[in-house]
Amino acid sequence: MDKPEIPDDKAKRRPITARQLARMLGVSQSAVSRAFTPGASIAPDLRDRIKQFAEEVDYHPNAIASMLSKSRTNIVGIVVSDMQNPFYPALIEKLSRSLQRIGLQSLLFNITKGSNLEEQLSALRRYNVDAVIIISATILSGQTLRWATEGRAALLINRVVEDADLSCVICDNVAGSRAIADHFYEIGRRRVAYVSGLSHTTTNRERQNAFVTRVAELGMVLCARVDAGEYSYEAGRRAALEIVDRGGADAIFFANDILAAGGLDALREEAGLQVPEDIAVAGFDDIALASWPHYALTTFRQPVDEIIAVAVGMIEDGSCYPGRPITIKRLPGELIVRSSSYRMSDSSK
Amino acid sequence: MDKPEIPDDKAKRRPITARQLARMLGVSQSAVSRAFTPGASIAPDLRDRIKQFAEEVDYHPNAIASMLSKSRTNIVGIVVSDMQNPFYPALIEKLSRSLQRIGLQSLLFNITKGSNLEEQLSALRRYNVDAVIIISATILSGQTLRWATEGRAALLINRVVEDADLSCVICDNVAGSRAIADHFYEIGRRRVAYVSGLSHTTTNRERQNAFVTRVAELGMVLCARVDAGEYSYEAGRRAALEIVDRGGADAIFFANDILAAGGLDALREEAGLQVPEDIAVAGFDDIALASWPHYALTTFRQPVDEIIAVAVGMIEDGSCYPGRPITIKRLPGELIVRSSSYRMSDSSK
DNA sequence: GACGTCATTGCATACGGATGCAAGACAGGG
DNA sequence: CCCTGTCTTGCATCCGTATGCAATGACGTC
Repeated sequence: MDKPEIPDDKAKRRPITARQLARMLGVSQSAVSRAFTPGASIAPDLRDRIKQFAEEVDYHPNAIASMLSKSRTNIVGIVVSDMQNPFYPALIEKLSRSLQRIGLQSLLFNITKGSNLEEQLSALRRYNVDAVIIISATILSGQTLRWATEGRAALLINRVVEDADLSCVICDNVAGSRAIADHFYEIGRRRVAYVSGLSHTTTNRERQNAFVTRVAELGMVLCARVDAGEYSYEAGRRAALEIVDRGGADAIFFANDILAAGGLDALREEAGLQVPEDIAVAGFDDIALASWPHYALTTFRQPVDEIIAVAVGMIEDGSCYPGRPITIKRLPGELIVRSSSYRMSDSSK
Repeated sequence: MDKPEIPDDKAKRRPITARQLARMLGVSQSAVSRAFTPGASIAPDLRDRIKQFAEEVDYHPNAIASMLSKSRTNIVGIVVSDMQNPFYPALIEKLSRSLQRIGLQSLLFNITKGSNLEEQLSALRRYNVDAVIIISATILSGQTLRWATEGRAALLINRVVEDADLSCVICDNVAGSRAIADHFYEIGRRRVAYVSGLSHTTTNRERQNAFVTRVAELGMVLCARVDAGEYSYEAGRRAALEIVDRGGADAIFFANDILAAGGLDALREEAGLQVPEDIAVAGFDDIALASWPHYALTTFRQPVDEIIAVAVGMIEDGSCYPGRPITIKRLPGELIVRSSSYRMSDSSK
């Protein structure tokens, strides 16, 4: 553990410090600090002189030292666990970009089911991140979450954890699932099925309950409800085949797009069914793949940009800092009808 | 910019420090520091006593302060730009996991084509990351790279930049592309086409040159070479249709799997061709989608785990620190034959 | 019993920048 | 010309941990 990982060759010269810069310029270190602090009390021409000279000698303020004295890191910890579903990488990418835009860096915490969470999350505390954004609450208990985020801004995206007193930003799963049910009804389907991913996640529970309820309200028959066990293509495939085996369904709502993709392929290529003629398929999320012509997946689009905007906004304005009342933002999504459920009767070109 | 982002409510009590802990325990702050430093000179029972008490009062060493005094952050900057291709999120996830396993955190730098790179990358220097792993060299010049990584360990994954004096770990694109060419030859194809993503990237150049060269060696005809302009499904789709328009090809090698997926769907569903009977398709990477039954994509599998292992190893043993001779590791991949190019003549079940 | 060795421990200071406070500079008003 | 208020600037200290060095004590040896 104590290898000479950093070779102390001649090449190991430290970067220039504010003090050195100050001495060279005949000013105080405070002046240098102020030159790089927006809004600090310093004469404009002095600031310019310092900044210009800094450029010449390639001085960059040391962020670590700044963190220490300001007790502010400008780092947001992003806790993720399930990167199989393309929805999350896409979300994370946009999120980190938005954070960067307001001067925040993203420190990735990739938690694994197997290993000990405490140890992984203790880094969250030691690194003194300003805020924590949890994108995967799948395997985190409210207690763990409370501990990990204690004393700092925290915020869940796309998950709700009841006993954790955390604010969250989430797509309106209920409206989405009801919209799918309504859509199935409108296109004449009456015998529907639901495929869940991980049945205990809040997203799944919300989607499932809302869908099942609406299906009943509309007088449709729920002829199958399959728990795929995970959010993957393969799981969707198996679930679809199981539903076909049981027979009778004329529409399937998959808890997310990646499941739906697997299901769709299985229905067409393994079960030999026509989609949407024999059976309609819908997913949730509207990931990139959903718009590919091959899938043309009817789905409920999560308002990713809005989710991110709201989340970043909450971090920026401090409304998710401890002590503030927690808020749960449910953002509306949009039903996207494609030919996996309903083929427009237009020219087939 | 100076909003009271961190509310200084009563809730804002600072966490306990090593000094406080020390005072409570009647020992010196050094002792506390040593208790948490593996290999430090301290009596085992004192260490235990301190650690136990620390647990009781919920003391966690402040990593920021530690970074400052050790000039070591245990943070690796990961520079990425193109997250459209699922290959990269998958890579990043595994990479960050591996880094975490040896106590390194991943700070994400998501660079965007449009905005000014200098500003984005200056964070790399200010944050004093111990090492930089660049997964996207697409839009970075050697000069920029040299500047951004100056004085710290740096390493390119899946890219080579000639004028940057950086070590890199990369899949053997040449062997891979030759293997694809050989495979096309073996299955009887003689009129092949190549589809590039971004033509100026080194991966593309390597793959293209190797493929074209091998095609010539084998006496096959290269009847089309299309630059798709980006690595996307849609680009692959367009490229495939263009090749069909020109006519004559009986096999297409796409520079990566996501292009191939788009191409494959277009060939089957828009051009009405049989794959692989009329035209064989191959990609590169072996992303998850390639193994989906619908695509069953013949591809050259990048040895992702090995790439990561080697990269992490180089960071761990310091062999990519400045001053060390740069090394270029080319790791062998594996040709994966699936039915997009060659259908096993087995029972169709 | 004296001395060398080694393991522990504390002291003091370094790491690089931020900031409260006071001093100096300067302008305007009386 | 003095007084007061505003703007700049430097000084000193702080942020929390790491670590070289010296001091202390324990132990073994001859």
